[in-house]
Amino acid sequence: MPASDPLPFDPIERAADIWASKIGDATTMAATTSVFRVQQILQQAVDAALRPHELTFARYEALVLLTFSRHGALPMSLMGQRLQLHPTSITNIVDRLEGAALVRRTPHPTDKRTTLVEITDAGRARCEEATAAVNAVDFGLVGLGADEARTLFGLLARVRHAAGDFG
Amino acid sequence: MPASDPLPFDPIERAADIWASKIGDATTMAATTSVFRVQQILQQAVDAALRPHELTFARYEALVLLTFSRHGALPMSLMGQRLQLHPTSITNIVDRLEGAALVRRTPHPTDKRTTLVEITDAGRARCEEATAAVNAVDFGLVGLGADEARTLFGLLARVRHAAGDFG
DNA sequence: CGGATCTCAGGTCGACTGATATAC
DNA sequence: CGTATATCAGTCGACCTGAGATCC
Repeated sequence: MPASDPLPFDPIERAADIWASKIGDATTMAATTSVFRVQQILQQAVDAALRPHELTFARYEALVLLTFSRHGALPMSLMGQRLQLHPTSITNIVDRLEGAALVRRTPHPTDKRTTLVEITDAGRARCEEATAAVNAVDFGLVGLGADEARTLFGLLARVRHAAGDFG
Repeated sequence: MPASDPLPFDPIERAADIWASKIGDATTMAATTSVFRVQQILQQAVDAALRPHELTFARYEALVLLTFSRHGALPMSLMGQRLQLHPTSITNIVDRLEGAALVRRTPHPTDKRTTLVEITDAGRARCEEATAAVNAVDFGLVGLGADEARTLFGLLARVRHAAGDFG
């Protein structure tokens, strides 16, 4: 296992202490670095849970979005907006999902520019399995109670809003 | 700019609402998804601020770590522990920094297995420029006051601790 | 010897740029 | 016409696996 032994101290807190003594206020730096590290922790946990189901988190999110839609089908551009992904990333993700027969491309009935992505029965089944898997590990979010998780969501929502994600 | 217009609603909150009505408690899912999205926002902001200085955030972090060390030099393995990076990632990062003459590899005086990474004068200068740049954009962490940023750090520290990052 | 340290080859993944065909 | 949609080609950064050389 390349997962090295845990440090006896918090490396981010230590960096923040030195930063505060040499540069100035370290609050923002510590928070940002923590987001990066926690993202990595969560990503690894979620990807590990999804690997047996041959899904990455990005592809899983796309599947979930489709199951949430009224007719199990959405235009690619709309998926890009909701998942906040680059158009070429959507193309790539749909390519992989279609290759696994979890999704199929169908023409849009009226607008011939757009292609609809429709989830298949196999896609719905895979999505259910995958949801059970990520729920079983609590999306990797360990150490927080429900209230704390809600607080975390609220704080991050403020950042997303201020950054212009939604209005 | 491929940065699409902001949605009129919070896409994560909407997904959480549907999740709650179809699957169950959505607290963890919403928090985890938010971490992913905010990480992306911060990464883009920080990388944009560092691009004129020809640094990525990972390489910048490595530089900062070296300036914080007593003699401006650290073993690669220790850098890996502190920055929580894979050995091959350290090799890659040091390769790039060394290619830009911001860092140099030197042999360890007693242990011939380990190689020390020493920051150069150019590296120190570049690090100062870069620090000014990321500070100028507050590391991309918009929308939060100092108290809120501290709360965020505290919550994320609990996750990192529970995940075994430090003890 | 076992274990640590570093490197290389090769692969995956997502993000991006730039260009293109097609359709509104 | 200009705009929108999706795709393709190619680059990049970060991460990982597996293998190997070197040294403690």
